[in-house]
Amino acid sequence: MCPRFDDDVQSQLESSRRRGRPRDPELEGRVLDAAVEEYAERGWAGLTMDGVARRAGVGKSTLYLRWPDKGTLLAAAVEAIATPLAPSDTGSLRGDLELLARQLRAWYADPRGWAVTRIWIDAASSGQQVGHFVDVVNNHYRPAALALFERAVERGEARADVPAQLVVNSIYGVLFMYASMRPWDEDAPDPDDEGLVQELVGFWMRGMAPWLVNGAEGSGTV
Amino acid sequence: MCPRFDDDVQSQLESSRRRGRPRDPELEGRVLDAAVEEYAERGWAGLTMDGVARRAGVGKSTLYLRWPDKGTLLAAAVEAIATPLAPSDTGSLRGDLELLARQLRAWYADPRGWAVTRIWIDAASSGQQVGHFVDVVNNHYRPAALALFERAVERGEARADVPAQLVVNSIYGVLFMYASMRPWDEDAPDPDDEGLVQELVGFWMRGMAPWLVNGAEGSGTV
Amino acid sequence: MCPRFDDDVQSQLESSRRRGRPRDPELEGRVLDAAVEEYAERGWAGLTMDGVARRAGVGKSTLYLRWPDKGTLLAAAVEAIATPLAPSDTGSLRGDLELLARQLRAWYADPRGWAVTRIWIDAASSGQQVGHFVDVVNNHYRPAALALFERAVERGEARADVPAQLVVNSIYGVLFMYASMRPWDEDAPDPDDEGLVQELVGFWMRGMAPWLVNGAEGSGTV
Amino acid sequence: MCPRFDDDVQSQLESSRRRGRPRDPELEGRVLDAAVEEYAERGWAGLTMDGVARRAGVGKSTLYLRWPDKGTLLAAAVEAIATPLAPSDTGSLRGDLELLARQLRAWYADPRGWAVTRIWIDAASSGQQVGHFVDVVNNHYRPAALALFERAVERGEARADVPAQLVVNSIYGVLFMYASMRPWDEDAPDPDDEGLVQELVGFWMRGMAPWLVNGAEGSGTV
DNA sequence: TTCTAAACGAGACGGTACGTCCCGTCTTGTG
DNA sequence: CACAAGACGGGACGTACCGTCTCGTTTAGAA
Repeated sequence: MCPRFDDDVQSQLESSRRRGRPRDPELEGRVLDAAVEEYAERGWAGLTMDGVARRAGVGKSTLYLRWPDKGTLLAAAVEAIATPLAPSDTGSLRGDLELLARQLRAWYADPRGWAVTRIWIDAASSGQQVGHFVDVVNNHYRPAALALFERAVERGEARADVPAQLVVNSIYGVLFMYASMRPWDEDAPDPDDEGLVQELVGFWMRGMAPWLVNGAEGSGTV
Repeated sequence: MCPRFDDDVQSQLESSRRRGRPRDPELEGRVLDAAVEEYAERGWAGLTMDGVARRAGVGKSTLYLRWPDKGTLLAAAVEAIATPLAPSDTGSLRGDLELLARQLRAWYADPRGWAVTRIWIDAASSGQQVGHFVDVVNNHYRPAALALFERAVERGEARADVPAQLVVNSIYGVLFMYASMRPWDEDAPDPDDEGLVQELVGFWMRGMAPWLVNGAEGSGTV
Repeated sequence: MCPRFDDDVQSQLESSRRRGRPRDPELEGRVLDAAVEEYAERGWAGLTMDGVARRAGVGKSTLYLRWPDKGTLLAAAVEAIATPLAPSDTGSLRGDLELLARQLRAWYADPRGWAVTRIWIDAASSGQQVGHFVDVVNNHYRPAALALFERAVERGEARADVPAQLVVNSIYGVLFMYASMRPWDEDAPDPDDEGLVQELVGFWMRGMAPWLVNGAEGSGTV
Repeated sequence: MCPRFDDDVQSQLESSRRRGRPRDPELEGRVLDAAVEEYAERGWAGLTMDGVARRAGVGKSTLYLRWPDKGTLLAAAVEAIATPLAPSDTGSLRGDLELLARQLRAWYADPRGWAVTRIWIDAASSGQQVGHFVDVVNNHYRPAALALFERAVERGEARADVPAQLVVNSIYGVLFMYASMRPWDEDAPDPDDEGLVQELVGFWMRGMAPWLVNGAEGSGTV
């Protein structure tokens, strides 16, 4: 039904080119851009397949030829948008964590970042067609965060059995909470506040102190 | 237009009973339950006013007589469902945190709890008519969690300036992450696992060690 | 599914008025008129449900609430349009036949008349949902034609066993042939030609001479 | 654009064979058969170019290479199907008429024959691109029927000025009426009934008695 | 008791978007 | 060049819901 997801790379290469008119390669980008623009302008409720088609200069049938429904189209658009977080090596675990925290709060502050999160939640709870979308999140975001700990182990800052998953979930989770409260709760701390970042990183470092080689980090004053 | 919101309590009491047939007192509960059940089963896209009306055995006009639109109805339903988590006093901060973590994972495992979370995300990202809905979450959940820290301060376990907000957000956030991954990531740790709870509580306790009166908790072995 | 056809008169009278908002009584006429106008302007290929809805100032759902599809709607429109042929009593069988022939060719010349015929043919060959439409043709047109012979029998012009069905079919059939050829075959006789009418009536009268009381009609000169 | 209609015979013969791959000669027949079969099964609304292409095992572009649109394809198919009725000489006008009537009712009973009739009606009412299609009907059917009268004149059975057109139209028309009623009107006479054929032929013979040389046919008993 | 006002069920209504289907055009690769 | 395959822009189809409306019915206090 949807060749896009069924085709294996093998068959594509095997027969050189499939018969019939090939798909317009630049069309997908045009549509995905149009979808994101429409979403940005009108929100989810105002996102219309006809609207996307019109903006992209495309027939509605072409949309449904490539994406089975509106949700999938938006997911694909979001996936195309979602550049993975890949905090560069700052030379220390603490520095890497600070960088990740700042990138993450920037990501959540971006409407597109929120859109990704929201679709991900919806997918998770609907339990349908999640397989593919889960990979997006898992493959794009998690490895980048885990790599940070691998570097720390290599550096000799942390023991190999550091509970990276737990810490990564804590990082994503707490920043998600701050971000979700921020838009409307005036009393909530501003995640842009550098002080908050420091506070958080300190909290995480102390939390995983037992696995850190230099145990001095984990205790003492704030 | 919508008596529910326009009427002041005064007039209700003053004239004892307004003329005409009084509102069916149990109808509201029936409708709200039906709304949450429909949402849990079908998601936001599949949530239908006709469906809610049918499930509740109610006319559609009655729905619109009480709630101006679908979003408002769902918000009211969530508010009614969202019973605050109020972990009882176990006698120690560590015990209270363990209890909160267990309650929280049970809440996320419950379809209704998860539904509340989804709606909250949706509301946060749509950025519309959230004002009222925010209060639901903030007023119902946060105080209960913060109370836990107040008790700890009273007991003398923690200093008064313990960053309760930060810890509470960490707790909610990390458990939310585990819950959202669980349905489809087979490798994800089971949040029902008591070991995970212990690990998490340890992580948190160490993280806030500087504010704990008995510093021994914060460092040392896992 | 379609109350319009399922309801028996009984239940309508029995419960006085069905529950819920009653159907707008003048809406049907508005829609049917709009359908015929659109058909007249744009032809079958250009007849659009949205177009009909817009012209009638009606929602598309209302159209589908009353008529299951485009064909049925047009059939209903045509039925509403199709005033039965009821040639008045001219005092003689020959006169009645002449009048019927003239009315019939006028009917076929009218686009609405053709539309009726065409839909009837389509219905006959598709073999679906014909039951109702057949009644339209059979009950509205045939009796009127047969009544003509009943009058002749009463007058004593014809014997009671005159093969009225055969003659009626001949009349409708031959005029249908002339009409169907006329638009594009320039050589075809003009059915408006009074001479043709006379020729035809003569042909029929002679054909049924054996059943006519005054046998002189049936033979002799043209 | 469409070689089939633009090419003159000259160029085809002149260059013996045009360059490139020659047209598959049996392809046209396969497509035309497929078109009529599809039409017979599904009707005009259900007749699909893709469907015809699939059934004929042919690419859609090939269809449009030979026929400019759906209507033209169907017309061509009908023309190919419509083998002229050519009742053989039975030796008498009465015998020829009986044979014609029997052939005609068989033709109408055949789904393909009925399909031709439907298409003809549709074409007549749409009033578009009929010019060519009219020739199909007029040239294929009418001459065959009129030849019957020419033979009668040659035999000396009928005068040369017999209104053959009128009688032919009567024959086609009345049998068409019987055929169109048959599928659903249980009370309608069965056109397979030999008695009906006799009755009809008698009716026609009496009708044209004035032009018959032996006037005895035209009057008397049934 | 009778009257009146409101709540309630049912469901018709105008509107809008959905996802499907088909047309006629186009762009490929293969014979 | 003909042909099969099939992507493409366009547009109508019939379905499903939204939020509004108009009914007839029910339930109570007010007259």
